[in-house]
Formats: sequence, C-alpha cells, structure tokens
Amino acid sequence: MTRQTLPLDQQLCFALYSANHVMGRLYRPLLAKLGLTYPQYLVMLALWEKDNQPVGALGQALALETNTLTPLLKRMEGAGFLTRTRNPEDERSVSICLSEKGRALEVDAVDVGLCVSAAAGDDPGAIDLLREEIKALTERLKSAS
Amino acid sequence: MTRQTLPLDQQLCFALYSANHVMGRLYRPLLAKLGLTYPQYLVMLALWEKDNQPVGALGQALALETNTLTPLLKRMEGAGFLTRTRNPEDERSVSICLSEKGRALEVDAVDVGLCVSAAAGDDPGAIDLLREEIKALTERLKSAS
DNA sequence: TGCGATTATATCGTGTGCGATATAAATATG
DNA sequence: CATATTTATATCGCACACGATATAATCGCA
Repeated sequence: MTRQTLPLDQQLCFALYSANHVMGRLYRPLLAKLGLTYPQYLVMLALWEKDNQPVGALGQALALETNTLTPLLKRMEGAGFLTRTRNPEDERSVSICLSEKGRALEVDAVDVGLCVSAAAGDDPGAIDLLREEIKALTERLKSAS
Repeated sequence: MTRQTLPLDQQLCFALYSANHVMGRLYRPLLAKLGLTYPQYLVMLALWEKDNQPVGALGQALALETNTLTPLLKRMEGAGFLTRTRNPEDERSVSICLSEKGRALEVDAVDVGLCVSAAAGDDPGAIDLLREEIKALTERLKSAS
C-alpha cells in the first residue's frame, strides 16, 4: 500500500495548472496591448465566433457562471468592446453584442494567436493532436464529476 | 490572409483553460473534506515531497509569487496545516514546515489522488504520456515568454 | 566601518472564479 | 386568474493570481 502522494512533477493536475499559468503569462503582455485580460479575450473569441449571445450561452461556451461573467462583461462594456442590452422579448435575458470597436479588434487578435502558436511549437499537427487529447481528458474528467 | 481568429474549440489555450477548470471542479469537493483548496493542496504536495522550505523555494516549485503565497500560507497556518517561522540565520527568510496535522493529512490525500486518477482514464500509461507532453509544451511556452 | 545595492517577504489594488443567495420576469398549475 | 415554480441575471463574500511597490535584513565594496 502506498500511503504517499505523488511528487508534483508526476501530478497531471499540476502539469495542467502550470501549463495554463504559463499560457496566461505568455498572453498577458500581448493582450495588454489590446486592452484585454485573458478571460476577456476568451469572451471576445466566443463573440467573434458568434455575436449576439445571451449571458447564459456565453457562460455555457466558456464554462463560467454568471457570478463571474456579469462583472467581467460590465468591465468589457465599460471599455467599449461590447454592449449589454435586455432582450425585449424576455426581459430576464441580457444580450451581449460586439461594438464596432470590439469587431475591429479581431484583426489585431489574429496576430496574438499567431504569436502564441509559434511559441507552442513548430509542428502544427502535433499541437492539434495534443489539443484534442486534452479535450478528451476534459470530457473524461467532466463525466466523472 | 486569414484575418479571422480561430473558434474556441480550436484554441489550445482554451483547451488548457477548460481542462484546468474541470480538474479544479473535480478536486474541489474532495479537497473540501480535507479542509483544503486546490492551490493549498498543491502547497501540501510540495511540502509532503520536501518539508521545511523557504517561501521563495515553494514559489519556485509552484511558479507562484510571494504576493500570492504569503496570504495563502497565512490561511494554511491559521488552519493548522503548517508553521511559518523566521530563519534565525537569515531573518529575511521564512521557513514553511508541516505541522503534525499537516503531515497526517497525507494519508487521506492519497485517496483523493486515486479518485482523480480513476477519473482521468483507465490507461495510466496514456495519462503519463499526456502529462509529459503537457510539460514539454509548458517548457516551450516558458522559453518563448 | 559605512552605505548603497541586493535579496526575501509582505502589502496594495484590480481582476477573475465560485458557493450561496437575491431579484425579477416568465411559465405552469390549480 | 392568482400564485407557486422555474429561469436568467445579479449580488455578496472569500480565495486565488499578478503587477507594482514597500520593508527589512544581508551583502558588497570603497
């Protein structure tokens, strides 16, 4: 019987934790030039992919609760990247739409993506494969919790 | 020229972000029984691996700054898991040592690790491989930033 | 020896994240 | 058609995480 925990460098959870941190640190200075934080950038990616989504749909796409999204979206509205408007057909729902400034930002964001891809590795096929393996892991973990 | 960003499901950064989130959600209820948060659990793993480390060494092991660690360690000291003592030979340095309660907790933490391993997949070899690929990615990202 | 530079931690302000709870609008049900 | 339930957001409190700055101890060098 092992009654000892594994060291950090053998922990899958710590590998993910560290990778996510380093990714954040790589993105931070690049996104700062655009006036975005990393979670805000994820929101923008979701909106560039599909504009005009209610808060709940964004939360589903990003796996975030409204208690995180509401203040985040308010800050982004304040910065002029998007608008928050009550849906006239259902006053409970708030529609999130890109502003002109928010739409225009996508051009600059492409360069950020390229920069990170270059840092991730010189073999795009390997990166694609790794990403899909990580997504498969995520699904296994999700179904277990 | 593509002047469009990739959708979320093709973003490596979002795959890591999501995997890390789901991992955190899987750990949360398990660690709550031990009275630990996820970052606190990482500190405990580091201390079970090597007790009596200065704050800076823990920060290096976990890739965290003192501005994160100091309050976190104070909370853990308050909860009785560890002690913070100034090093008599260098009064600038604070030594972090496991308490008896902290040391004893490792036995219970083993079960948490087993539970998460089971959720991650039924092929330990594949998980080991994935972990090493993620660590290699982390190194590439780190050297780029 | 004295004092500027370096080192180890701590503090402050802002921005996520999340559990718990609140609020208001829409829907279901008797 | 009135009210209980459900649904969509919002608010609150606490715990990370980090950039910037502060503080105190130690070191280095004239």
